[in-house]
Amino acid sequence: MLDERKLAVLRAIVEDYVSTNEPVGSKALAERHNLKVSPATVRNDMAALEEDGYITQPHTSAGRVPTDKGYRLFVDRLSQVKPLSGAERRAIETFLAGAVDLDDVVTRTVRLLAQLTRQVAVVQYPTLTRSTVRHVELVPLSDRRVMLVLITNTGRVEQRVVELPEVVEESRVAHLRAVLNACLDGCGLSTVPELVADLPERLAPEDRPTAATILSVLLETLVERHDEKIVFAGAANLAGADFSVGLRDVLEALEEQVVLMRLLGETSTDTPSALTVRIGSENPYLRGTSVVATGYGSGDNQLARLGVLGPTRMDYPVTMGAVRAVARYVSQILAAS
Amino acid sequence: MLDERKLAVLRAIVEDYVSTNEPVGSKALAERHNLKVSPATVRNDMAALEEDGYITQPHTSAGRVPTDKGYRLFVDRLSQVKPLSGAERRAIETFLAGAVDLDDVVTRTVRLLAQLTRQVAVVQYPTLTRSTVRHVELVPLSDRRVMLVLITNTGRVEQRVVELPEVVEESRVAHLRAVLNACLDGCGLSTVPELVADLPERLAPEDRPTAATILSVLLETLVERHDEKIVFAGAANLAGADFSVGLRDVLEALEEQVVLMRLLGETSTDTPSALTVRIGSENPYLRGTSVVATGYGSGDNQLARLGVLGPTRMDYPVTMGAVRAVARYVSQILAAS
DNA sequence: CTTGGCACTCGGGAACACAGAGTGCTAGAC
DNA sequence: GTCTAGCACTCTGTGTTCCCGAGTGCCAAG
Repeated sequence: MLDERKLAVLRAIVEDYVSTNEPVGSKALAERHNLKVSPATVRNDMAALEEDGYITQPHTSAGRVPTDKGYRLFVDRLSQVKPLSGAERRAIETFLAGAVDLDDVVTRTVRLLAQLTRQVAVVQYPTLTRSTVRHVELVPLSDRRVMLVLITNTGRVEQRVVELPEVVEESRVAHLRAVLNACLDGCGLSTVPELVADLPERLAPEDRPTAATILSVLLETLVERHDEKIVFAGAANLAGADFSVGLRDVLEALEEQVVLMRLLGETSTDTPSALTVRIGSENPYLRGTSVVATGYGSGDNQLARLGVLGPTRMDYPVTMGAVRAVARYVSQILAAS
Repeated sequence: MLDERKLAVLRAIVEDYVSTNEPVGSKALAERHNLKVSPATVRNDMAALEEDGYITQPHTSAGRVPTDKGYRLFVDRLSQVKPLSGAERRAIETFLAGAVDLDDVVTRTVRLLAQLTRQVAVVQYPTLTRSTVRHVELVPLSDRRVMLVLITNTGRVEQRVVELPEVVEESRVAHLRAVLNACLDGCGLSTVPELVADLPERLAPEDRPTAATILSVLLETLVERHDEKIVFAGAANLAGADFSVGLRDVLEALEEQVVLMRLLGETSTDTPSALTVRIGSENPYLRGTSVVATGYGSGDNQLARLGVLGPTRMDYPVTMGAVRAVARYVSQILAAS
């Protein structure tokens, strides 16, 4: 059904359309790509491709435009991920190397990715799941409030103010802190809930309500902040692009953490570093846009996801190359720190 | 030159134009606002106003549109800040009261302001200047790296990884931490530089290089992070609006901290809670947009700025009311915590 | 100073024609 | 059977023209 030449035609259509943003006709196609066949033959192939739903024409007597299905075939079988140039790689490396802490790594990454792809970049903060507790700090703010600070080995810091059920002296806070650190230091975050389960019982009765309050906030922090924080950059790149969905909807989605999270999608557990590409209507949350994403993180410490969002009409090979490269470099940086 | 009626005409033009987004003509004006004069008279006034540069006409034989100068006069002399409705106030209060930490306060504030004004909201993080040190923590990450965590009384947490010039044992880190806390606890952030100036000399010689490194990072943190962090929300509200400058430029400015900072402007030291309004070309950094901003923070603890950015054609009284109200509520919340 | 009247200007929409790109189809060539 | 050339057809987008109406500026009278 789809012989070699028809695939070549589809590839040519996608490439031309992506670069010119205009429906591509049979004549131009036969000329620009040396297909060694006449426009008429190309037209026949086009008719077949349209029959199968890979391309479509905006109106009778206009050129053809790839459908989502067409892009899908292109991405799966007709294109190769395009590696970055040496200059680009060096730029990435030096730019990311300058980061001073986790926040900075994430901020730099998302900006970098936006600039490289000229799309909107989205980066999820590394989750706490695989991290371990480096230190727990309790800082008295007033006699009924303490600040709980949780520092992990990945350099992440979580903070929460805890309202205490009763007035607590500083010495008792210090005691609790010591107990907490003795109990949790170096332990994986995922094991924290079980580790603290029986903690109140091991304390003096008068400390239990306070301890319980603090622990509940601690657990809340672990669960809620788990993998919620997501940042984006490069919204300015949306200005030129045209989506089938309104620009307003895209901007709204970007500011909605939950939607962003869904857009990035789940990391497949078996091949976490594989590139995920969702094209147009394949994406149930924001149609008319495409998302190229991947997991990142060091080795067995698969942490989070990053990617870019753009119009369906996107240069997939280049974008995929950039996303993959950035993910690798960030993973390296994180592994080193 | 500008008698009472001419001012009334200008006010009417601004109000009509803001609500309809269409150049307003003499006839419609004389009807809608009961000016008790004929269109011809209004025309004469309009001619005078145009002569003085308060209004202009897009083309011959079209209605008039306010100029930046016209909006300025309107804001300064012809309008009253419009207070929020009771329902809106209650909504603000409950929404802000749910915040769990400083990050959360800022995030909620910026979203709230964006929603209330239907513009882009911009909020600067409270600066550290007036804050005091609550606690300094040094957490060993490896034998040549420690994490420096600075906790302030406003609930802000700054963290930085410090690369040490030599291998340092944990006990020495603990010692340094104790010294640092003894020295800085409760002190104003602005006094930190002088307080630590002679600190290395008071330590054992072998501790001095390490201490110097850590202190330099600490000072860097204070200076660099001083008042740089700015967040925005409501970019989706830009979708409908039309700026004389391109949408792309606005989005780019929003992602550039430095530009945002300049847009918000300086807090005037004598009346920090005054509303600042910059209209169109008055704003050297991003022409074609208006900014309504104010300082916020509790009492003598004037901390930072917040505001909104929108098209020059903006409902100034309502926007000013919202900005002022939100600033007050946030100040309250911050004072209470 | 205000008002009614009047001639004038100009933008924007409707109607129209037209060139050009692109298509589908069919008949002939390889 | 597959490819090619030719041809008639169908659109969109663009340029032109025309006209309506909103709005103006000016003038003379109240």
